[in-house]
Amino acid sequence: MTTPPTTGTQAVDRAALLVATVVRADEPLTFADLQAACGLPKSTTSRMLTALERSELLERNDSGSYVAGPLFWLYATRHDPWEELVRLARPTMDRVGQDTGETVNLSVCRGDRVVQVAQVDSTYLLGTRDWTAVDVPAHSSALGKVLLGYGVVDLPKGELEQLTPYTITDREALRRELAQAVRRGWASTADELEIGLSGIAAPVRGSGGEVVAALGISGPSPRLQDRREEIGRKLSDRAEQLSGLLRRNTRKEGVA
Amino acid sequence: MTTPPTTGTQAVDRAALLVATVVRADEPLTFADLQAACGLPKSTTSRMLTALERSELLERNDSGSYVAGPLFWLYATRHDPWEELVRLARPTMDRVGQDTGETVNLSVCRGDRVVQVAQVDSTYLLGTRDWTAVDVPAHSSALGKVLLGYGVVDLPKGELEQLTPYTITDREALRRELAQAVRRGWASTADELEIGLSGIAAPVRGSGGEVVAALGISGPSPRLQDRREEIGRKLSDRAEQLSGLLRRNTRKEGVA
DNA sequence: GAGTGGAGTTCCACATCATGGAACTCTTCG
DNA sequence: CGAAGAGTTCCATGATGTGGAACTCCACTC
Repeated sequence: MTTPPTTGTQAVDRAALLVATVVRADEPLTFADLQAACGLPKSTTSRMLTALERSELLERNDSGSYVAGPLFWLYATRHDPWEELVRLARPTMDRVGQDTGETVNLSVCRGDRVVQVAQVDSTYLLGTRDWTAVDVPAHSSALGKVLLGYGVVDLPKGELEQLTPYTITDREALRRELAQAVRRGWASTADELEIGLSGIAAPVRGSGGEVVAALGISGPSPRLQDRREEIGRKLSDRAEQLSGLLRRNTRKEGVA
Repeated sequence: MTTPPTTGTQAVDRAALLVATVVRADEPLTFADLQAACGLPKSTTSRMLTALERSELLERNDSGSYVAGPLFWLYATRHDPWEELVRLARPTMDRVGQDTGETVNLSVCRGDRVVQVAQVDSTYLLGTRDWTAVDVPAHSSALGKVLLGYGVVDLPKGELEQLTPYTITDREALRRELAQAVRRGWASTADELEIGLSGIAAPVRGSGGEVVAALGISGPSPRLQDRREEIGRKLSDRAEQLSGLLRRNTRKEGVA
């Protein structure tokens, strides 16, 4: 890491390093943070940051820290990063829908939230409704538990929200629950998000083997009560099939 | 535009120009495209593109053309560009829901598609269902007509899909319809997407005055039939209020 | 299979352009 | 009011990026 084995690109490399540092950090970085992280002299850092800001690759927030610039925002308005995932997952989700008759969901982590990116509706009259983009605390849904268990999302700082008397709010109890879920390959909830609502979910792995999403179903607790094990295993299988698909079809790299 | 009034940043500026060109183009650009677009000598272009690729700011697709690199993708997985819009729009949408009782939707353009980014459900039993992220031809929905009318999305190349006998598939007729919608400030559809389904929508403007989204309702045609005018004007008002909010709250720049 | 042209990479002498230490300018805080 | 911190500007220096030309690698064509 002394001198890159390349030539004629010092300035560009350094500039790119600054941009990459900001984007990967995913939180505003101050001038000093950046200077330290990249190990560049003050004057160089200053000159480059100014140029990058002018070019819209970076931008300063109200407090003067650097964040990803308008070009990144523009890119995000035009590209759905989960498009491919959803496309590849659709057949699997349909099959799960046929298997169980329940509402099927695919969740990923966006920032520090769990979001639903695709859904197949229940065939029953009584079913979970438009779930997409609903913001639900991770520790209270099966999908969330999967993503938590594999470290795709982190628990929020403060108290864990108690949504029903059954919501697990004790961090230690939750840790055990998550560990178990990881061990057996699927997670479940019963009445923890809403009385009467149960969910079961399993991890989906990306091309690098890292967990990128959770595949799950949800429905009325009475209907799922006795099929937990069976559905859990089924989901786990289906999720693994999907993971196989992704391994073959996805772009080279995963998430940082 | 002869010489930028800045100094000591030629390399970075040029590199940034290459990246910006690729991101804004939003389609794979060949080496030659880039060289031409940026007016740089071959050797410089080559050296820089190699460096940018190494830094993950750019990436080459299968056919060797350049596209936005992994850093952009990473950013997109973490940030929802419509988060702010949805947050600001929520109260307005709720109000529209109360006004009309119908399903309320907020749509934007992602790439060349119209996507729903937020929804308030109908209070009626008979209502439009989970609509979010459903892919519907722009010319057959009111929301789509608004975005088409203001040039936020473009019509697809080939034949316009005929979904019902009432779908407008004649480009000239559609052009007139869109012009009228723009003139009066709202668009509507009746049985053009699905028999029995009607929709009404109005444009929402961003901080720069450009149309960035469409606010609309949809419901059974019989229920909307006679209230078209009234709801259209109401929606237009609400959308304008929302636009006012955005003007004050949104980041400096809009869309390219 | 030699011949041609287009597309992109590598080379290298040159001087332009980025470099970074130091001086300078604002703020902030004691 | 003085001192320290944070960031910008200056400028002499030479390392670094530059770009024309030569070169390589295809993909076609006759």
